Amino acid sequence: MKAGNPSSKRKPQAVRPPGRPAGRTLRDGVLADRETLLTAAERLIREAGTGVSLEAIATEAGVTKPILYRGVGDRHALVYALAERLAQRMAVEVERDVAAASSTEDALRRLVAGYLQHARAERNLYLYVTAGVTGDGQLEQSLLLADRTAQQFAAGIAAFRSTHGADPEVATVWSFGLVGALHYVTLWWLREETADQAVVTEHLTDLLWSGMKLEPAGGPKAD
Amino acid sequence: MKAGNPSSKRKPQAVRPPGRPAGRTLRDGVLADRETLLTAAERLIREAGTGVSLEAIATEAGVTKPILYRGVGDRHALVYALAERLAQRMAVEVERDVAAASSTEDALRRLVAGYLQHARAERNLYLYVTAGVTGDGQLEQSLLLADRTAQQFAAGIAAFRSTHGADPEVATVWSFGLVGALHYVTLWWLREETADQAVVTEHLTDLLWSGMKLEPAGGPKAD
DNA sequence: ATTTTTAATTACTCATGGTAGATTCGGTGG
DNA sequence: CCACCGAATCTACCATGAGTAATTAAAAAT
Repeated sequence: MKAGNPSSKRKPQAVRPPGRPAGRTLRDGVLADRETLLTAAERLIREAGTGVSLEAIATEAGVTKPILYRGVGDRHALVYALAERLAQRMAVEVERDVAAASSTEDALRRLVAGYLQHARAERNLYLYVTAGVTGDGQLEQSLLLADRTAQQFAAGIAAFRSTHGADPEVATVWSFGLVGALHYVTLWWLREETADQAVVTEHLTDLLWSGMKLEPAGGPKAD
Repeated sequence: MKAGNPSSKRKPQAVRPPGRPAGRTLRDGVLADRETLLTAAERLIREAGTGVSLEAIATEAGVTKPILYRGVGDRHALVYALAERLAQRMAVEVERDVAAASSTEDALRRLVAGYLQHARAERNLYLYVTAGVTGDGQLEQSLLLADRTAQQFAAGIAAFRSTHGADPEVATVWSFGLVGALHYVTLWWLREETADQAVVTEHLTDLLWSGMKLEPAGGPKAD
């Protein structure tokens, strides 16, 4: 049509292949919704590891970078969104297991086991999300998954401890401590392929439950 | 040894005079030893934050990038070296406090308090070192400081628990759990400027000592 | 049918990690 | 004494990736 005359083009040096049209093609932003983009990101990270670029993610989603940016924001926002989704899924699955617990200690054990299990199942995604971002928002980033997870614990712990007269801030501290312990043991466990999950679960549960107390009520059961 | 003479710091100019030299000038790799480079890196990170580039670090040290690479290796190696130094310093200071403890629980409390204290004093450096590196060596990186710190705990815990017949792997798991809890609570505390260090210390100590046990020996002491 | 608006692609800028090639200095042999 | 060679260093470059403009085509409006 009218675009056949490039004489007034301002970029004469940029020659693009004749068969490759620039600009708007089909696919009118219909399947570029946030959910689709995030799902594609998860898919690629799962199979290609944590080193994927935003461009690669966009390509995986069948879109280009600006579309990805419009849909989910910058890298920080992407990691945040993925963290929320992963935390949500983990929470649902873990809570289902925890619901069947026979005691509070058993609930903790199921929580630990479920966390380890899910982290390994989603290894790459878990690492991608917890890796954080080096830079300014780093502090925020590191606490991203922790915040999300800790909120859930906080409510439980607060309720759990409310009958004992503890001040509410203890719930927050304990939540982050719990998440940190879980996370670091998980990282170690993901690295050490040899350690048995059941044993690790038992030890970590033991730590969190009875602490370093010299004389636990029932004696140390880890052996 | 470190007859450091940083007063004669030399900044590379962007433009060089016509007959004037690229290539070798004076300074025959004498003050570009590893220690000097690492110290300069620490200095810059402390004052400029965690977002400093390797080029900036090299400039701070009065050298150029290749010299920095020859001295300490790539970014990964730099972070690793800084982590070791920081962990070493923290360990020394904390252990001095712990040595004066009146009981095992008091030792743990002093450990927690010292960790928090030092982390805040070295805030930027602590964040830089614990941030890790996104990419392939990510898992290694995340566990960097943890490894270093956990080894020290492991020995103590192993000895501590050996009289109770626990298997040795429990020491490792507990170490990483302990470090993870410390780290995440520290991150949270560094973000929340409001929380009082003494209170946080008490809560975290409480968690690690008596765990989530329903009935701690003396009731909750967080008041 | 022509113009305007919208939305997508391309292509760029900028910053940074890492490296190679150019360049000079200091010693050593002729 | 002079030239050359090895060693060490600086400049300049490459590669990659985040983020954003400039460009272009399709769809809606007139």
